[in-house]
This record gives sequence, C-alpha cells and structure tokens, in this order.
Amino acid sequence: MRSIGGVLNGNNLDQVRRGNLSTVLGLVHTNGAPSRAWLTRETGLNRSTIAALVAELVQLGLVVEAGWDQTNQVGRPSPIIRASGKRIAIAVRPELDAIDIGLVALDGTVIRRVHRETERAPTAREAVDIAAAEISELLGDLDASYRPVAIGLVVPGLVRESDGLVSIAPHLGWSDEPVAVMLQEATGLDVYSANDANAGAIAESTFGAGRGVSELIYLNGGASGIGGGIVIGGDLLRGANGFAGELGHTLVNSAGIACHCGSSGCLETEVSRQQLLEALGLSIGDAERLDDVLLAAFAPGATVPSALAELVERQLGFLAIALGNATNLFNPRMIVLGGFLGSLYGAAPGVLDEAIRHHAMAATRDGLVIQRAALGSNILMIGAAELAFADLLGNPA
Amino acid sequence: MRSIGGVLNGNNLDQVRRGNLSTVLGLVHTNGAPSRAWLTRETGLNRSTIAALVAELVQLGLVVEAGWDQTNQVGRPSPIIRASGKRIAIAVRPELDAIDIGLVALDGTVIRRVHRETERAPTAREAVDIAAAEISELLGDLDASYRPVAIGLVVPGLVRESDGLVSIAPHLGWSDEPVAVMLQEATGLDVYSANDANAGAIAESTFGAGRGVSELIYLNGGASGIGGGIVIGGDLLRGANGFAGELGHTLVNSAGIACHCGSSGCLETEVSRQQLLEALGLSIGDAERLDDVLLAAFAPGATVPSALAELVERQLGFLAIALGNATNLFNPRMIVLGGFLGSLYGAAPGVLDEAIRHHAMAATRDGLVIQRAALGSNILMIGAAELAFADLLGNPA
DNA sequence: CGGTTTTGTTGCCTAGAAAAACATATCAGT
DNA sequence: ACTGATATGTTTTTCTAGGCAACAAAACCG
Repeated sequence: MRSIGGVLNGNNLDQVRRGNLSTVLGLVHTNGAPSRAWLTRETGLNRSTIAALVAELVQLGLVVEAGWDQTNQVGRPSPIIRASGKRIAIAVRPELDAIDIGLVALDGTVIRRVHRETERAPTAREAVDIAAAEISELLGDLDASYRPVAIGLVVPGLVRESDGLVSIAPHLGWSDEPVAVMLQEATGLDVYSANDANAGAIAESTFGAGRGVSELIYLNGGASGIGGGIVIGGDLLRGANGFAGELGHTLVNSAGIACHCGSSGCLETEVSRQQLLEALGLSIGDAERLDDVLLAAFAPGATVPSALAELVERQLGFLAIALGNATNLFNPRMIVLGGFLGSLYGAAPGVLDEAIRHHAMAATRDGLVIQRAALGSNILMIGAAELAFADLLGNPA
Repeated sequence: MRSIGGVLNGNNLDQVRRGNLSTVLGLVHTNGAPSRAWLTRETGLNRSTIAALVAELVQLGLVVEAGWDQTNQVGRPSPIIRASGKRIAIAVRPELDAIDIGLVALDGTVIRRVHRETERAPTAREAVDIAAAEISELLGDLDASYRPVAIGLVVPGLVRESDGLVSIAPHLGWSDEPVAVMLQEATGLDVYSANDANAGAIAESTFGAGRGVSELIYLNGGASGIGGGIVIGGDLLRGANGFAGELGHTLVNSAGIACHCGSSGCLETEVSRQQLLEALGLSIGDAERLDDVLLAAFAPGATVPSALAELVERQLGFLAIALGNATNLFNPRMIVLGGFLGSLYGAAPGVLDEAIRHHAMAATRDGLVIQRAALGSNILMIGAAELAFADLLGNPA
C-alpha cells in the first residue's frame, strides 16, 4: 500500500478550497505584502477566484487589504494584501541561563521580546512556569484585538514530533520531559515543539539565506554543540519520529574523543566553540564577540597566528567531512551555516570549499552554494513562530 | 517565495480529477487486485465517485474489471479491479558483462526477460544499440493489444534527473554519457533513467521488505560497490539534481584507503564483496553462491574461522558507522539491506544491531527495523518498470 | 424464503473554479 | 485635458466533479 504517511487519498472539493486558502495565505505570509494581481499570476488561479479567496481570508481576520500597488504601471492598481498583525504566535526558547519569550505577528513583526535570565539551567518545570507567567503578562498587556494562535517551543535537544516530548536535551539536563504538554496545560494554548536547529532551518529556508531554495541543509554551531536541520522539497525533514537532522553526530574522526551521545569522533566533539574561544583568548562571556574577533584575525593583510590558523583549518576539515557526507546523501542546492560555524566559514571560506571538493563527489556537489545564515539573533523567534503558525497556514478555515 | 519545486499552487478541479485518477490507479497498481469497495474505503471517496473514476480508467485501457470479490461476506459482491496486463514498461539495465532487458506489465507480471551477454563492459553506444535491437524484437513478438508506455533505464552510476545524463558510472567506464537521450532517439520511446540503488529503493519500498514504510533507507552491496536509495514520505529522495542517496561514500575510516570518488575511507572502499569472496575462498564467478556459503559458515553450531569472523565483524562495524550516521540524519523507520550487505547482515545480525546502537543516538534509532531485501533478482526489473510507469501513474489521463 | 447487509446504479444537488462581459483606474501621447 | 491602451477589479453565468439519497441487486443468515 503506497500509503503516504498514512493520510493519503481522495481529494474532494473541500480540500481544493482549503488548499487554495492555504496557498494564498502562505504566499502572503512569506512574501510580505503582495498584490492581488501578483497572487493571481503566482497561483495560476483566476482573478475572480483570488478575489473570493482573499475575501474569505479577510473575513477570517487573517489578512487585510491595505493600499494599492505603487508600481507606476498602466492598468488599474491592484490592492496590496498584508497578513494580519493581530494574529500572534508565542515563541518560547529555554536556554542554558535564560528563557526567551517573544510575540510574533503573522505579518512577521516581533511585537514583544523578553529575556528572562535564570541562575542556572532551568528544569522543565521551572521553564514552563516562567514561560507561562511571562506569557500571561505579555498577553495581558495587549488589547483585545490581538489573538494568540499557538505557542512555538524551540528546545536545544531531541524533540519527538508526535507529542513534543523532549527525549533528551543534554545541555539543559532534561530527558524524557513532556514539556509541550506541560506548557499546554499551564497556558491553555496549543504548543508546537521542535529542535532548535530544525526551527532554524525552517526560518532560514523561509525568510533567510535559503529563501526559495527547496533543498538545503542548515547547520548551526552554538554553545551547546552542533545541530542541523534539513529541508527537502521546501519542507523540513522530520523522519519517522521527528528526530531527523542530527548532523552534529556524524563520524568525522575515527580516532576522535568520546561524545555524550555514546559514539566517538562526532562532528560535535571535534569541532566546538570552546576551542575557538580559547584560541582567540576569549572567555565564554565574550562569546558574542567571537565572530568579530575571528574575522578580524583573518582579515586580508592580517597575520594569522599559526596555532589559530591550524585550528581553523582542522575544524573546517572536520566540518567538510560531515558536509561532504551529507552532500553525497542529499545532493542539496545550498548549505547554510549559522552560529560559530558561520564565523569559521567566514574566516576562511576557500578552505571549506576546497575540503568539500575533496569529500563530496563531483556530481552531488555540482551547483552547491554555501552561505552564512542571514537571520542573526531573531532566527529562533522566527522559527518558533513558524512552528506555531504552521497549522493555521495549512488550514486557514 | 515558498515556491515548492517551482510548480506550486492553485488547485483547480482538473487537478482534483487528475489526482483522484492517479490515486486510484496507484492503489490498483500497488495492491494487485483490490475491489471497488476497498478503494472506496481506502480513499474516503464516495461510491459513485469511485465508480466514475474506475470507469474512466477502464476507458483509458489502464485497468479492467474482472470477477468479483470472493470473501464470503454479506452484501452485494464488489468487482475486482486489475491493472492492465497490456500496458508495458521496458526495463533496461546495462551491467559489467551483459545487458538485461525485460517487459513488465502494469499489473506486475514480467512478460519477457532477456540477458544479452557482452564480451566486456559495453560502451554507452553499444549498450544503446543492443538494447534498441532487443526491444524492437521483443515488442515485435507481441500482438497489437500490447502497448509500451516507456523505458525505465537503470544504471550503476550517477544519473542526472533532469535529462538522464550518466554523470559517471565508474565500473562501466562511462562518464557524461547522455544515455537516456540516445536510447530515446534509437527507440522513439520515452526513457526514464535512474541510479540502480535508487530504483532498488523504489522497488523495495513499493513491493518489497519496505512495503508501506514511508521513511526508509535501502543499501545495496554489489560487485561494483555500494549504492543507496532513500525514501522519504513514500517518495524517493532525489535532491537538487537527482544524485542523492550516495551512502557508499560516507566516511567510515579516517585512516582508510583512497576511493575512486577522490576521497578516502569511504564505506565502499572499506567494505567490499571482493574481500568476502577471498575470505570464503570463492572466485568472482562463484559470487552468486556467496550468500549460501556465508550463511552456512555462520549457521548455528558451525565453527567460524577466526579470520572470517574478524572480517565480517570489521565490515559490519564500518557498515554500522555509515548506517548510524544516516540514522541520525534521517531517523528512518526501516533499513533494507540488499546484495552482499544482506548476506553480511544475515550472517551476524546481532553484531550489526549492536554496532548501530553504539553509533546512532537512542532517539533516532528508536523503533528502527533492519531487514534484508525481499525482492531478489527481480528487484531492478521492478524498479526500472516503476520508473517507466511513474508519469502514467501520476497523470493517467 | 424473507430479512439483513453491503454495494452498485442513477439522478439530483452543491461547491467552487473558470470564463466572459462589464466597470474602473492608471499611463501615454497628443 | 482628452483619448486610447492596458491591466485589473467586479459581477454574472457556466461547467465540472464530487457528495448524497433513493433505489436496485446480490450475497449471507436464520
């Protein structure tokens, strides 16, 4: 049985309408403020159909018609469609020493953003309680025209897709914590949960460096290790249980050191931010200066200390092994590097390009583009919001 | 722009009809001979709609209504729908010392199969000429009621999706050969081309060990190396250019030997059939006995020579590294092993299972099933036929 | 043999997209 | 400013395809 994910089958007419509403809302959400005429061209649907679909979305409070196309072209101007600024997603992101919470509207504006520091890594219970309290306060400040849609919860760890169970988040010390359910119970809002790098991959492929690229690999280097997210056909690769994308645990060194995952020589153990900070003489507190300092050290004309050059070259070599393997497996159009991996690449792009030439087959890397991530510090807010909006975007009615 | 593969968008009624025809034909093709009532349940469509869809498919000559459900249940019997035995795909498969050609009907029956030996590896030109001559003869033998749909060409090498160019087929000595175009010109038939392991993955996931499994990895060990195919959401992973799935070129040994791909320590160089044949005292001509001999050597109660035991254990160890990496990346539901990799696994399944436990994270391998391939020697005929039928199944009208 | 159950068959209904005709708003050229 | 060309919104009509309900048919059961 070619049961596609178990949910195959008969299209009926309802699904046509639902699909078209979803397509239009998605285009509006992703493209900022297109005109009705643009939507007509882009979807291939009839003018009158687009008019009806937009009218229904306006009725649902999901979009507004605001102003007219200012393109100075002949012909009657077409109204601009904007996603509602009143439907909001709540982004929640527990970190090692803080919890980030933000409100993001369907039109992409970040309405509020708070950073609640904690003395130590919060337990799941503490994270949920702090988030719930903060959410309650943030929503209380808004007038009644704003409506929360859902919560997007982004966790630095492995998250099961079916129920949002955090299987393991080594750096927070969590294991088998039903955080999504706990947060749902504490707030009464639906919670959509995912791994942080997966959320980052969604964000970069929808709004960032990978905009419009349907086959890409996103790899992020953070304080707590290396995480990956893979986009195929424009959708995040989730795998059987939602744990896909763990590129940080690719073997890159047979003689490597033990990894917390139980294996050894993983990319995550061989390439770490800590080594870079030490080589640059920076403390953990200075981590946010890493990019500037590293790029300055490798600026044209600068003399790079040999120990630093060696470290960077070695780390890029290991990175190239993991990316080469992944390129042979996925044949991606683009690789997007975030966090300190982006800094590493920025320092010596030629080194990585050349090493990948060695480790990936000529055919699978043909046309491959490597880029640094484009979204900066907002990436996880945006990714979390996309998680929260996904159901609404898929079925607006 | 969330342009999904560039072909997004508006569903209109035509697409609903096309999709439903495709769904029904696909279910009939994949499930042998279902009843109309079963199709109704499976698709969720209305009885009358299924009746109309089936009638149209009958009209198109793609299915026949033949006999009635013999299930001895209450109620009016439902007619059985069979795929046509007259619409045929032509499977072509160049090998090191032969060219295999087969005719496979839409109902799955293999109508003809010929094995044309060659003195040496054929050039692309030779392969095309032999195949074209053989196809002409095979089709000439059939009466006019048979209609060829297309040719499915399966090549042991990297095949570009857009135009079927064989980028490289190291063991045939081909590079940048437009074989699909050549075969199209020689026969006048459409040619759909793919890598052999990719075709194997399609076959095993549609009709073999992975039937109904929508997230699986297929890995095949042959005389000419190790090839892989990855199925995600029920569809073959193709990547940006169609080269995805090259699991044979995953790094498994940092101190490994050079690979023809330009890298070193690849799975394909560290694990080869040749080593196994030598350890078992078999010649290349005896390769087909490998499975029997190896399994006999490891049969319960047998004493395994230590050199052989070590080799098998080492090879399974390397295999586990590649599969562990892939498991962390894809979080598959199943891994299917074909060719000598299936034999290796059959000899000592516990060794591989244990090694994968070590190399894949607990979450990503949760619920993972490892199986030997089920389709045997017909796998590439079936895979090639699926390639040829894919367009028809996607758009029957 | 009549009752029950399941499914095929037929005719009607409705949702929704396309198409066509008309209206409107802009630009370009005089 | 006026006129024509162009693009797009608006309204009405048409058509397609799937759902639904009523009826017919073919099996099993007691």
